This record gives sequence, C-alpha cells and structure tokens, in this order.
Amino acid sequence: MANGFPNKLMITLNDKIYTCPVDVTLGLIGGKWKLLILFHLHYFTRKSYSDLKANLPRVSEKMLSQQLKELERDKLILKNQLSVKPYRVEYSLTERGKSLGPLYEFISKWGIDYLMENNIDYIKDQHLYK
Amino acid sequence: MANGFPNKLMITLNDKIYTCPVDVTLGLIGGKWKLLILFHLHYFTRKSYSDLKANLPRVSEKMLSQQLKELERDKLILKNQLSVKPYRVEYSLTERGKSLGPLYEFISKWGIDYLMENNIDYIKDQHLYK
DNA sequence: TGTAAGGCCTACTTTTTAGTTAGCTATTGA
DNA sequence: TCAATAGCTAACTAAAAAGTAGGCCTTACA
Repeated sequence: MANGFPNKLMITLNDKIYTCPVDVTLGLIGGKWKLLILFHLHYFTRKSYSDLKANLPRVSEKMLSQQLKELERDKLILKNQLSVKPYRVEYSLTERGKSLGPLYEFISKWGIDYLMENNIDYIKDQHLYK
Repeated sequence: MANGFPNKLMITLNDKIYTCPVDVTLGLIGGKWKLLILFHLHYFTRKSYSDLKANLPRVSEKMLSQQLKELERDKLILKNQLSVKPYRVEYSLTERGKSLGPLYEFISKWGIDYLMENNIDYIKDQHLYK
C-alpha cells in the first residue's frame, strides 16, 4: 500500500476484533462510565459501593454495578469483601488499574485546562473536590 | 460530607452538564471512533477522507463523516480544502488536537503492553504499521 | 462512453446503552 | 418496631449510537 499502512491487520482477543492497540485499550476503558469510576478510585484509593454512587451522581445503580463487574472481570479493579454479616465491600484499583494512572491524571488535567480556556475556573468553583 | 466530596457540583458548558473534568474531556473525545481518528491523524500528520476510510476499516462512512464534523466543531481537527475543482480535502490536528498527543501515545503503548500480557506480540505482527 | 475514485449526505433499521421501577437480604440506630 | 443504609439484581422501557443502503456531484482514466 502506498501509505505504508496494512490494509487489514486485525487483532483477535477474547472473541473481539480490534484494528490497533488504541482500539484494544478502548475496549477495556471505553464507554461512558468506566474512566469516571477508575478516576474516582485512583483519586480516593478505595471506596465502597455507596460512596461511588454518591460521588457519581448521574450514574444509575444499574450502570454502576454493571460497569464495576466488567472492570473487575477485566482485572482493572478489585472488589474486597470487608465483612460478611453486615455485607460490606470496598473497591480499589489493581496493579493493572493503577498502571493507567498517568491517563487519569492527564485526562483530568486536560479537562481543567479546557474549562479554563472556556473561562470556567474549576479550581475556584470546586470547593472541597480537589 | 464525611468524605470531603461535594454532593452536587456540576459544570455547565455548551448546554451540557458535567460532574468533573474527566467527564468534560470524555465529552470531546469519548465515543467509539474519535480517539481512533485522532490517533491516526497524530500518527500520519495529515490524511484525506478516503485515507482515513481505508485505515479505519470498520468505521462506516456515516460515522466517519459525522465524527470528523464533531471533531472539527470542537476544534480538535482542521479540515483543509486542497482544491475546489476536483474537490480534495485533508484533515490534520489543530493545536488543541495536538495537545492530546501524550494521550494518544499512552493509550497506544498501553494497548501494546496489554496485548503482550496476553501473548500477542503486536510489534512482530504489525509489519508496516509502525 | 462508461466506470471508478474522491468526498460526501440522507433515510431507515438495528444494536447498544442507559434510565426507571421495583424488589431482595441484612444490619444499625432511634 | 420501624426506618434507613449498604449492596445489590431483575424486568421493562426509552434514548442514543451505530450500521446499512443508496444516492449525488465531479473528475480522472481506459
């Protein structure tokens, strides 16, 4: 091919077909809620189900538990059962989840800069958030 | 609040409501195709419509032109009209689009590492790709 | 002359994603 | 004893995203 790009190089993994590594990564962290959940766990280290629920106000419980399950399945987060009798759990990042740390930071920072360009001073407006 | 997290801090921008900067960034580059398109323009510097079409084989033309329009609207890419008579165009990253450079690199690298962990040697398999 | 390539757009259908409501088990606190 | 909190799940519906098919104009090429 004239542009040095192969026409049809596909990657098959877990019954899904990807065209390139970017695609692969997006397969794990794409979607509307995953990066948000991961960022919160990155920022707060560990959180209970209801903490996440409170901190991600627009996420329905259905979406939350669904995404948590997928993230756990893909080994990006860990679910730790704290107690059985009163059933209490705690979510945290696995090593794989932590390896995306620079990504969370970059995306958050870029968002703040973008807001700044649009004359919204997030730092000023955020009170206790960060 | 006990966790030092504000209950309902929302950011309003362009008639959309966001909960945090991560959310803001995802509003611009989220979705199934945008990062893929951006990465290709980052990697190849500039590309015509049909080059993109050929390099992103699973993207339908509908999606491609729709996403290109949104990316242009959000000033992440630039559409340059090369000629009028034979209508020819070229897409490239704007400064804002380029400012996401580290993100493209990170996501691509992370995908390659992830494949490696799954015993797929992308470097070996990719021939001319990179 | 007619076919392909470049650069799209529109209408319609399907799939995916997400929202809503309700319900379940168990424990703590008033 | 009763409500509230934690941690979910399931069923059903609605909305958003994506796929499919076709069409349109112009120019280059055989």
